[in-house]
Amino acid sequence: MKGVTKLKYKKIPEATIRRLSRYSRSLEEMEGKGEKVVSSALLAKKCAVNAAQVRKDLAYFGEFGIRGVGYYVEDLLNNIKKILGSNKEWKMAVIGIGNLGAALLSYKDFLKQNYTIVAAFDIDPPRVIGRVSEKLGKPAEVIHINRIKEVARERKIDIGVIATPPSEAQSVANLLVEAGVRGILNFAPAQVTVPAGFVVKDVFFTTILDNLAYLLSTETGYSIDRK
Amino acid sequence: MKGVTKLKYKKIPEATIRRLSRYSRSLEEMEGKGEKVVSSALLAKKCAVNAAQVRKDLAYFGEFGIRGVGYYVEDLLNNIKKILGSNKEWKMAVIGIGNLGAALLSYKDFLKQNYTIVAAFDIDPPRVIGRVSEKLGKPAEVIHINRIKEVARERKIDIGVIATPPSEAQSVANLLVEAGVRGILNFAPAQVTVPAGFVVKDVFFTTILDNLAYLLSTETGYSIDRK
DNA sequence: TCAATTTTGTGACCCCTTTCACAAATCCTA
DNA sequence: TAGGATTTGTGAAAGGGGTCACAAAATTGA
Repeated sequence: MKGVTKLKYKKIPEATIRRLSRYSRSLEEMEGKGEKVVSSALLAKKCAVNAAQVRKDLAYFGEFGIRGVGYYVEDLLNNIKKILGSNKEWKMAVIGIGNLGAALLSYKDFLKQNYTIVAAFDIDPPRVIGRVSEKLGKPAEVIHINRIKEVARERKIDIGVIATPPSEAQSVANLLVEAGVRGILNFAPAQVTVPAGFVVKDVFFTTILDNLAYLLSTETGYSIDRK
Repeated sequence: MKGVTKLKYKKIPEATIRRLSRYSRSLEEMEGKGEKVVSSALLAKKCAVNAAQVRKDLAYFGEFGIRGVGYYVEDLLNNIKKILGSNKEWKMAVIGIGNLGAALLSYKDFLKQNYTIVAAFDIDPPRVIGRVSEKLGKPAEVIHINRIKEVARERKIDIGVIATPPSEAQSVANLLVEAGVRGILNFAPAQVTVPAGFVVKDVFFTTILDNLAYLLSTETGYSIDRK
């Protein structure tokens, strides 16, 4: 068994993956500036982490640097993208076109290019189409949730974005699972569980704000969050 | 020195604060259902964590339970809110009214009641007012960024939400610091640094999506994120 | 009142992540 | 070609957070 597939030998910390994403962003910036080589020390500084941390993170996946030199920006960036899977095109669907869902649709061009929203679902399309069209500036297509299985297959949806009220989150997740959508980004502040093989990531604005509020309430002062 | 101020003796893990926010949400639900008492085991189950974890988290701040009984829902909820600072009214300002900023404004009623958006800033208000009004359905007030210092003081703004392009993030952060706004919620995918006494929390959609993509790319399968 | 039951609070252990420190590898210059 | 400088990759140490297991405290029922 050669070192073909990563992650068979060690489990990669979530934190490492988060940092890789950060490195990726920094590297893109550097690449844009035409910089060819970067040291772990410089990359670390740009990302506000420890230099050894940078090297350890990368070491999980291979040897990408040259001793005495550093890392080739372009090469490292490509490798990180390969690791993260962000070289692939990911197709998303937003479910629940209320304020949040509509906001996400209009925000879509802010997302990195390899993530695209290819469908919008709601339980009552006629009711919400006006709102979305207003935002998008054209007659919008909002599909009834009961067609999600068929549409998910047709459009090869990878990620479902739950933007419904919390009470509906679990049943929407169930539909996504049934439809074979393996990734779920959950904006509804509710516990969602899925079977093995599926992945849920929560984005709870209230939790983030509560965190901020806590830090502001304490006299602790200085804190830059890197989560 | 009595046990007046928390956190003088131990540093509280970020993860603990995140979980407190989660407990808070569960407790609110229980309170709504009229439940009077809850055990660490039940609360843990609702929040998908270990029961000992719940007790440890709470133990950082005091003794809120009764052995052999459990925790009084209302009492515990109040205590957690006090700890998090989420019993206070927090006033926010959104800076940068592009797609994202406008989306956040229209999303504002989704936020928990104790967080309210009280101002919107942009470098070119006339240009963006149309867009915001369209979303909010009324003539919107967007203030020029150069008035932020004065307005922040008048309206007692606690938290600044950076929704500008990444290139402007740091300079907006500098303005917020100057204006004495201690909390920053940063949606712009860029490194932002602030002096001691100020707090930055990042919300990078690309990082979250990269994480999801990574998990989907690996054969690891099962994973429910609790970050 | 006392024994059985429940459930908290917490010390001790364990594991994982981060940091440190240095050998190994490469470059550069003379 | 050799010596000095730089920077990676990594074993070892340190630090932190999570889990376990149990004593302490409260309740219940006889």
